[in-house]
Amino acid sequence: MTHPQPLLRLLRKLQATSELSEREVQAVCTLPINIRSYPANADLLRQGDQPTQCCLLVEGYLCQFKIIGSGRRQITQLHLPGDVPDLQSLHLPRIDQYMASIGPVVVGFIPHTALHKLALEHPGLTGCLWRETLLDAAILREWIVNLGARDAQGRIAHLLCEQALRFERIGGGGRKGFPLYFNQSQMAEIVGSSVVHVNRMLQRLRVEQLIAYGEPEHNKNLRILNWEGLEEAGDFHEDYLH
Amino acid sequence: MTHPQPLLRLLRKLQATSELSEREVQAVCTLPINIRSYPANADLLRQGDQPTQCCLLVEGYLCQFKIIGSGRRQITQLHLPGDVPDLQSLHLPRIDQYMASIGPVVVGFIPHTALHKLALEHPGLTGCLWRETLLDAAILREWIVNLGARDAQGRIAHLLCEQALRFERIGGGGRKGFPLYFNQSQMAEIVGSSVVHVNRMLQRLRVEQLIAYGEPEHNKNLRILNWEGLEEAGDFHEDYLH
DNA sequence: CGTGTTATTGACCAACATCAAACTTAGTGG
DNA sequence: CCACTAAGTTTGATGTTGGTCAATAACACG
Repeated sequence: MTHPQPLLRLLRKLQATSELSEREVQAVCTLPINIRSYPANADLLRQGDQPTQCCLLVEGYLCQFKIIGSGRRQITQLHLPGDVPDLQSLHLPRIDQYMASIGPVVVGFIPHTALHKLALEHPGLTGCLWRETLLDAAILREWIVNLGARDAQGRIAHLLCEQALRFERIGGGGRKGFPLYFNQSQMAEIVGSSVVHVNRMLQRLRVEQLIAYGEPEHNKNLRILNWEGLEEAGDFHEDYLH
Repeated sequence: MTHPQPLLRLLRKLQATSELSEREVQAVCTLPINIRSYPANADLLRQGDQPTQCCLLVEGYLCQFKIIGSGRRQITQLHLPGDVPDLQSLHLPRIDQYMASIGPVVVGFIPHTALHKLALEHPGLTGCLWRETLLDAAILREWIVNLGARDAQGRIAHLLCEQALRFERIGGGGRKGFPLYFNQSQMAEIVGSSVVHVNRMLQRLRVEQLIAYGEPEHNKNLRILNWEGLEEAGDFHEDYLH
């Protein structure tokens, strides 16, 4: 009821990169979908799961991560509304990482069978969905560069730039700022460093007048005070977001 | 002439994960392909390129990398014979990283048009190729974990385990060892640390009797003396390789 | 107004980078 | 076959980044 047409989110995303025919639009909008809500920090998928459906994020935020032997968590992907985080499960049956909510979420499950049928009947849509997984991969590559080649401050600046532009696409944020939906401890699990250090680097970005955060009057959004400066600090180039 | 049927490499790879019909096998084997050789350290693709063909690696080794503002290089992917490193260009026209040879290579170029036609006429093969890009993405995710959560020794051990198993699949190596086709400076660009430190960590792995390398009598292959030990040192779990 | 979570601070220490040099190996041309 | 060169590997010394531990402060929520 609060989500009259969750599939519109998916449709809009696909249309962002390709023209869809009337027939294809119809096919997407009539996909069977099963809406569900989860509280914060709920595991939606675990390593080894073999789901028979894909998950469309409708409201809220999801992350995917792995846990290594030492118990340390590394977040590998972040997802905003409209994403299908586990689209890969269509062709790789066994899940190799956790998927969990950050804050409360609303998701819609779409059966694999329906998606396979869609792909078979609409080859154009197959390419569209394939492209979505390739866009994810482009972000993964950039994260590798971020973790491997930049220092902590640069990693954080880069992450903030990326999130800003991803919000710009779906609305709700942009180069001026966006809702900071993860906390500093989660940010540390993204950029591969310690909470303490993340905190210090954020403060540095703040002293350098690049960002502002934690302001009750701005509803705790992260504000970007100097976009070009933040880009430079994070050596950020948006081309990888295609 | 020295490569009577380069497409067989691709075929064998696709068949490793899915049954192909006689018709599909025929379709793959009759793909148009244009063989070319390159010397060591040749750039096959640069950021911003918009290729009209995909590249099948027939002989030798390729890597993909990005260069950041400071001039530092970060290798994002490694490719062995049989891989199609730029399969993504089928749906993401603009290349966002460099692709270069490590040592001399032989590659075969397959036009996008032919691959699109193949996908249209053989939906099963579309899924097959899609899966290949998803397998790459699974490795990317694990590299993120490697860079973000493990220390230098662990990162190197993990990398060696991964390469061993990738060689095991295509032949030419395995859990006992494999050809060490990258040097320590390139290894540093993979694991995101300095050459000096890579060197010291390799020595540590050697003292711990996990590996041996640089032995002329073994043709400079990397030898793995203790597979379980190396797995443990790198916190390696092969499931992500599917 | 407690109580648990998150943010912040300081002190100390380990991992790793950087620099510079020596050494080893492989390849090249005479 | 040897001298020469370039590339790669190894070593030592030194400095910096960022981790860990522990305590305090600021919020958020019931």
